[in-house]
Amino acid sequence: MTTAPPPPPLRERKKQRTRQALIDAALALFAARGFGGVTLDELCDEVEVSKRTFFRYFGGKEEVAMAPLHDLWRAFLEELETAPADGRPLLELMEATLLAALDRVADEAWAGRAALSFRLSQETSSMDAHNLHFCESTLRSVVAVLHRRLDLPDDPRTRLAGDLLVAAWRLAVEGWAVTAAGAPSVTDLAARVHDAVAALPGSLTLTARPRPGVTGSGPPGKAG
Amino acid sequence: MTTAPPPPPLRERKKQRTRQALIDAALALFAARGFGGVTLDELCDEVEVSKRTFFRYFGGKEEVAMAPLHDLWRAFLEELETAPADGRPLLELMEATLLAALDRVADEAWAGRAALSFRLSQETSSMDAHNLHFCESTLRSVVAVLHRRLDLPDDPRTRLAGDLLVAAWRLAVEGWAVTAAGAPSVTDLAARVHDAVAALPGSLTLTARPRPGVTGSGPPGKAG
DNA sequence: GCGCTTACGCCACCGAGTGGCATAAAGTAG
DNA sequence: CTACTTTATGCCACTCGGTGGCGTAAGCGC
Repeated sequence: MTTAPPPPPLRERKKQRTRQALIDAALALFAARGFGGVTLDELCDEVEVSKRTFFRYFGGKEEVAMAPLHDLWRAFLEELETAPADGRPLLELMEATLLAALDRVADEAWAGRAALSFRLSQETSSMDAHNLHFCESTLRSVVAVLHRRLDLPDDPRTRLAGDLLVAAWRLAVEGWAVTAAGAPSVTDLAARVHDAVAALPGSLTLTARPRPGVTGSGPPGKAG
Repeated sequence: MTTAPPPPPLRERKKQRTRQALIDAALALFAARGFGGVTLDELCDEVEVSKRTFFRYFGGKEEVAMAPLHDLWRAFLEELETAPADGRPLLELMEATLLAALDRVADEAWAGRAALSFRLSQETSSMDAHNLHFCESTLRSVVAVLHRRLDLPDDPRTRLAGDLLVAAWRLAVEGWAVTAAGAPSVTDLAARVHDAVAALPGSLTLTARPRPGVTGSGPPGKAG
């Protein structure tokens, strides 16, 4: 019987509550006064937790602010373990898996937090750097899983495909986080991810003629 | 007579010497004891410069270590201003421009420093994060220049193409920095960049069958 | 030589992040 | 309910990256 509601070691609940409290408080404070305008001491004071404890939950100031995005990628990695691997192109597989992960972890509250996280990361270089690094390092695990589950050649195209997904993801979220300032919708985000991935082939072959009359450098005088 | 060697404001020379001394000392120290094993005070002491002065040259500890790579991208941006923009695909244009920038800034000494920088960044998350962020932020300028000089649509494919280039670049340097530990050759790097860009289309369509016998979840029990 | 600008050094300070140790709370056995 | 173990937390002191302010010396034009 799975009816026995798994008694999550009462202890563990407090930890998760503390963790979530830190995330929520951090996002609220950062949104109000900016990432750099809030000290860890303030944040810890708000949640009534010692700074020492904060660092037992998060690796740094940036990490707590990026937690929602991190959770999604963790889910992505999990989904990847069980994703059906028929003969689809890798990129398609990864897109579908990402969408599945999104569907699993993303409720309405998540959407709000995630959009806020991303907006914050756009105005805070250390957060953006942290985020990029996290994606890239997660990508390593992704490639590892892929190689374990699939019969892939050793060439670097697998890794490249992962970078493509990350690029599309970032593009999608960037648009989403802006427009979704008021009411971020997970459905909208999913659609944007799909569109961004679909735009990838076109970006490879995109060709443009030089602007009429503009041959070299110099002020372009506001493209008409 | 252009033989009059342009007297660079004697003042400026000292600045550039100090800057380069900081870079060289930093790379040497980091290579010897690791990024985290060297304090700024030590570095400044080595170059006989005050810590205050260090921060007038570099934005942080990571920046001095990534200087060689940064210089290349700065050159890339400059080259992009005058790059011939015939009807080639964007990606091809960017690749050629990157190669041109490489040819301009990269001498033998640069190759050694750059390879060291990149190797360092691979074992130091804060450096890698910084590097990624720098690429991404440079990419913004690249897209801006492209839109100014070329008649490009407003859709996000331009940006995507830039991300593709960055992905290929990172892949190329990654391989190069490892093998070129002893004798990093610029020619080799250029070839790797070309190969990586050439591999992009294939990564889009890369397809793989599931591993024979591995169908879904469950501990793979050490695939053997 | 004499001012003017510019870069530098010094010092004091803030805030992020870490290690060590004592302690209180959760869980376990009697 | 008590006693004992485990583990998360709090507190404290400390290191180090990074910044602001101000005095001063080194270019540099006159």
